[in-house]
Amino acid sequence: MKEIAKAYEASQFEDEIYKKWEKSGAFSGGAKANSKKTPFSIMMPPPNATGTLHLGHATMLALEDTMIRYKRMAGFDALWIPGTDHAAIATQSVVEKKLQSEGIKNPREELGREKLLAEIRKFVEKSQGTIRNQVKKMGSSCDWTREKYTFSDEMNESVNELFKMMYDDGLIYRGGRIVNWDPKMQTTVADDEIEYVEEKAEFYTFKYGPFEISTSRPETKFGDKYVVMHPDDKRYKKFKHGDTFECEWINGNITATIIKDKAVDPKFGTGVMTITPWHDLTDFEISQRHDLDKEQVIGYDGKLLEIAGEFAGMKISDARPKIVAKLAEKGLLVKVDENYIHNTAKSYRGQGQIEPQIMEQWFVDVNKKVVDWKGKKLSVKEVLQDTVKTGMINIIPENSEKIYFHWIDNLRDWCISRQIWWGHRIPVFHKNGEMKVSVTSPGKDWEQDPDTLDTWFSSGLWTFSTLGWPKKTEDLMRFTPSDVLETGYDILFFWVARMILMSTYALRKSGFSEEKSIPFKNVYLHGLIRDIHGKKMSKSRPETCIDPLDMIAKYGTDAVRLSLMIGSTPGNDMRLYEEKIGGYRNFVNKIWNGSRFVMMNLDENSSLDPKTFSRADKWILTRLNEIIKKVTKSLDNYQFSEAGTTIYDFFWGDYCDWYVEMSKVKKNSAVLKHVLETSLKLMHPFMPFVTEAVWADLNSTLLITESWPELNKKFNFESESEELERIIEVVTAIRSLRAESKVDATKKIHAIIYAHEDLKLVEEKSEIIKRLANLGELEISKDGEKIDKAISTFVKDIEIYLPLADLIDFEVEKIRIQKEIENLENFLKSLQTKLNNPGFVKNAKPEVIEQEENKEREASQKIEKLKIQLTNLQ
RNA sequence: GGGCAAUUAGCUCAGUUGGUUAGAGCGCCACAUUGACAUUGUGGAGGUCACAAGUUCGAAUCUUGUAUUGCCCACCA
Repeated sequence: MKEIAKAYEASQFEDEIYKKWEKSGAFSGGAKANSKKTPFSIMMPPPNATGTLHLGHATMLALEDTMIRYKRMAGFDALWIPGTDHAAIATQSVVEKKLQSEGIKNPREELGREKLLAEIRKFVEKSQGTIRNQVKKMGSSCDWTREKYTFSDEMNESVNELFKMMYDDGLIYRGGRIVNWDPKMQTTVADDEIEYVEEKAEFYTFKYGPFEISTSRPETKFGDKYVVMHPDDKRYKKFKHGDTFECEWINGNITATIIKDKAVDPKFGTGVMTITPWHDLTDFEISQRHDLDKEQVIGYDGKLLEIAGEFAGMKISDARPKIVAKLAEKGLLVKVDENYIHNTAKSYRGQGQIEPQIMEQWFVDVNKKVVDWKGKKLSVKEVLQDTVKTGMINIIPENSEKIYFHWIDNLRDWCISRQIWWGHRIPVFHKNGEMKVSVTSPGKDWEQDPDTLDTWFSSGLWTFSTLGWPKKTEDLMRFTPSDVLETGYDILFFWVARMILMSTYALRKSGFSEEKSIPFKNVYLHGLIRDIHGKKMSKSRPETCIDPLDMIAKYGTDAVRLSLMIGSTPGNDMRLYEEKIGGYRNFVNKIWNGSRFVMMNLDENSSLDPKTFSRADKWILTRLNEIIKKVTKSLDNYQFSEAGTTIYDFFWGDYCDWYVEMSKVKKNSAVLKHVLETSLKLMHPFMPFVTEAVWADLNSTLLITESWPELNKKFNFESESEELERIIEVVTAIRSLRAESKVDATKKIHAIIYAHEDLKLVEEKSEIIKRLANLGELEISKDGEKIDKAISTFVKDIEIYLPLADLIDFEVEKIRIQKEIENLENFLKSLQTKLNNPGFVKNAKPEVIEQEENKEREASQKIEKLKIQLTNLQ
């Protein structure tokens, strides 16, 4: 006989159970050939191979594992492909910092490309192992035999292949454009990867010929020789477009040209500005429109160039005050506003100050119509819109779709080249000014472009490259499109939209139908996890951070999973705090202890025979059917919080607190076991470890491969349970009465109910009552006599309340019926109004009208019935 | 400036087609506890469902407006 632990120690079970699952092959969905089951697949959003698992990952893993386990039990070939992401900029930045802390001041110069890449590779390999273990810690039932990495050789092949396809289609082009240059990381940064930080800065107004112009960036103004104003601005009517004038400027005289352009806001400042096309997007666009000269002022290293004259070679921060001083000396400084608030652009990754620059970069043209889509040629932008608009892809929560469309409307060409080393190298080769795009190197004397691709370019292929594309593998044919993409709403644009773009383009090109070329059918966006004050958890404030691994060590994986899923609805942020996890740990323990108790009370001879069912048995079985229905429906509708709460309430409130307690008086072992087993199945997707641990003591099979419970029609005893519900109502009334009269006798209320209903049926019970009534006073002082504990407690209450119960019963029933009649009559009235409305009759579908008529009939029948009941009572 | 949301008990949050008396967990108060479980049980207090108007027999739920909070996008020299 095993020693029975008082509490469930998660750490003693979890690793062992995970190994058992892995060994059983349960994770490899659809691995069997010729499977007739319906496929269900999820590609895990790959965590960065840089660090450790955070709460965002934990949430994602918990939700996806719940879906996968549910579908697996429900008879699908459930495939969940795990992987890691090389996260180009983030990883290189981390490793460079690490090397710097080890004394290598400038890793890129000192080590060179190959050696630095080797360092990064070494680092990634190590942290991949860490991530893998942490994913396992969460209980993730993903198929490790199909694990993928965004920077593997196969992935590289897929990326190169796609690049070439897009290039050949003219979708990828090279051009000089304003890009967001990060002088710190020496690379470009995508628009989406920029954060604007509000800063107080000095805002200068200078004299510029006959005008006054304002700027917060005097250091860019050296080359400014165009002065721009709105064409309709009356103040400057006398100046004509194209007019020139001489004026004194920073380094001597210049010739300025007047340009009229609508981009200027006449209400801002003086309504006049000078432009710096090389370092500002708006200015660049103006200069493109009027075909103006563009001059570089700031170098890629963030220092001023020759054009700055005496200031050349200086850093911006050093040069700015000196330039202002010089202009002031010349009498050109009009005023300084020191409280000017403006937004400065910072890199989302490295927090470096962004300096717009014109550079030759690679772009994806989002407006070129090259995709064969439903009989037309569409641009990738149009396909992005169509997939969601037509419901081919369903985004949860629904309102995210609006955000998605809004983003697409503002979408510009996507700059895909990056000047860092860690990442997929652009498959472009150069030889003596010649250029060739090729999947593999065209020859020894060809040199590959030094730039790499934006990490989202390769991540965009994730859903189909993980299945083997461009090879038409069995997996690709079977599992595309995947069923759900589950991720945080913060990367809807970064990633989700790009996957749709890449997948539809690549798979249409490979001959897949429109329906088969989308990356996924559903997108489920979870919210961000915040701390108890609703603040974002950030690494810079470690006290706000909750480490999922610490929590797992302390409370167990199941508790962590539940606390991340319950109370979280799609698209909404959720606050997490340790007490919440502790609460769910208590639930895990409740399952363990409840199950222990049931196991100790099992009777092997008992069988599930409706003839032996007491009312309590019928009630719990009916309830169980309701719960199966509700949990299944919630899971099918991605309502994980709802499903989790439902089963939590049922197991703790109905099963443990009511039914198991009742069974201490009178038990049906078979029902006890049946309900426990079914509950374990229902709970398994949410809390796989504890349910599997308990299951192991009940059965020799593995719970993970058991099938999902179905409704058992034989166990629907609604008419009987209705009666029981009524008794519960009576007892509720007793409770409130007891509170009023302050009778100081509390006992488990379910015992009363049980006795109450059974007293009418079982004569032996009244024997017991009599016996105890003979004792006279039933009030027993705390240190009083010892009487038979097995019966005394509940009988005491019954003795006191039973006479009252009948009275209350009568009154409660009367009020209840009256109220119900009233409600039904109102309901009926509203139905009749609706049915008499000619507009409704004319426009509604016939089946809707029929439905309403049925409702009407049912309601009036019920009213009749209730009225008879009421008369009988009076 | 444009857009998206949120506002329900002291705290954190559910509440999906409008329907009996608005729920849970935590916290608080009282009581119980030789029990499978103090990681427990029972009961209680605590809500003008942000505010206002409207639709309806009936509104936390639908409409409009107001307030507050949060987020996203764009960005002006």
